[in-house]
Amino acid sequence: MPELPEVEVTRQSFASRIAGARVLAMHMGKPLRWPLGVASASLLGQTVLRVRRRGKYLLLDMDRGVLLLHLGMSGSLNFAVSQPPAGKHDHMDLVTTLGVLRLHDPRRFGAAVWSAAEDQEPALKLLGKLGMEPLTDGFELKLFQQGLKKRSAPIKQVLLAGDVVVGVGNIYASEALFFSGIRPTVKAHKISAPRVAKLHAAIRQVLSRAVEQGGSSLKDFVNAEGQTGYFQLEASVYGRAGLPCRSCEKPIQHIVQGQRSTFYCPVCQKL
DNA sequence: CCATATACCTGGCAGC
DNA sequence: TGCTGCCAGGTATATG
Repeated sequence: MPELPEVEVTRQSFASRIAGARVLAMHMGKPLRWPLGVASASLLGQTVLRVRRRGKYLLLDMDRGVLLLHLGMSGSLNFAVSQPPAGKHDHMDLVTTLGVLRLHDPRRFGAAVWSAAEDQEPALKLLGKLGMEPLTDGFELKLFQQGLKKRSAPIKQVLLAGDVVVGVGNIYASEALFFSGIRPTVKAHKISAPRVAKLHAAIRQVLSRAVEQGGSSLKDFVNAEGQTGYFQLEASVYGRAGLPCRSCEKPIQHIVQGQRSTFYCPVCQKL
């Protein structure tokens, strides 16, 4: 379900409400992508200090470690004072003094993983190779240029890989490349400096706008308050194969790169 | 080191 | 109505 904006909107929707909560119980359902890694009982009595985000991971800082949550392709979180009985696709309940944080994830590509510290295993393995955060000052143009210079893979796939910049998923990759006029198939290191600058700005703009709009792109996105119905940001190219480009009217093209769908305008995205 | 393919799992939808 | 095949927001891991 989520690219960076959806994860960030989810974080914002419950971070302040869960802060200070003490864990009363932890229930795990069907297996997720990885096991929790500790007995769920070991979380009892710990306090949720705050909720951060790194890439598409959410980090719940607690007294004796950090609980990493990932929403995979189909996950969503809900935080409420009480929850109805767990349904078929509810695979984690973190019961606290302030409410129950529930992970709903039909495809179970998501995960809840305990780590004693962010710089120890297993957190280190999951977070250690992540690229720059696109919505922070650390996302410097110069560093972005250096990152792309080392890569000969198509730019679309380099963006998705997440080791140069995090958070750009399959939808926003196509969108950002459209706004910067770059063809998704171009090798990353062959993009001119001015184009890289455009892409850098486009990534920030597309992601931050989506965050402002409450997590735009996904049909069935809900934040942790259960609010849906945002969905205001219309895609420029994603999912629009054959439809007229919003800028030049020519039909949007659909191709497959690394087993993922890519959409672009053959006229507006020359190189 | 880098690029690419594979695997994980379920549900929705188009087509017959 | 029901079946089949294809598609879907991610990413660690294996393979070349």
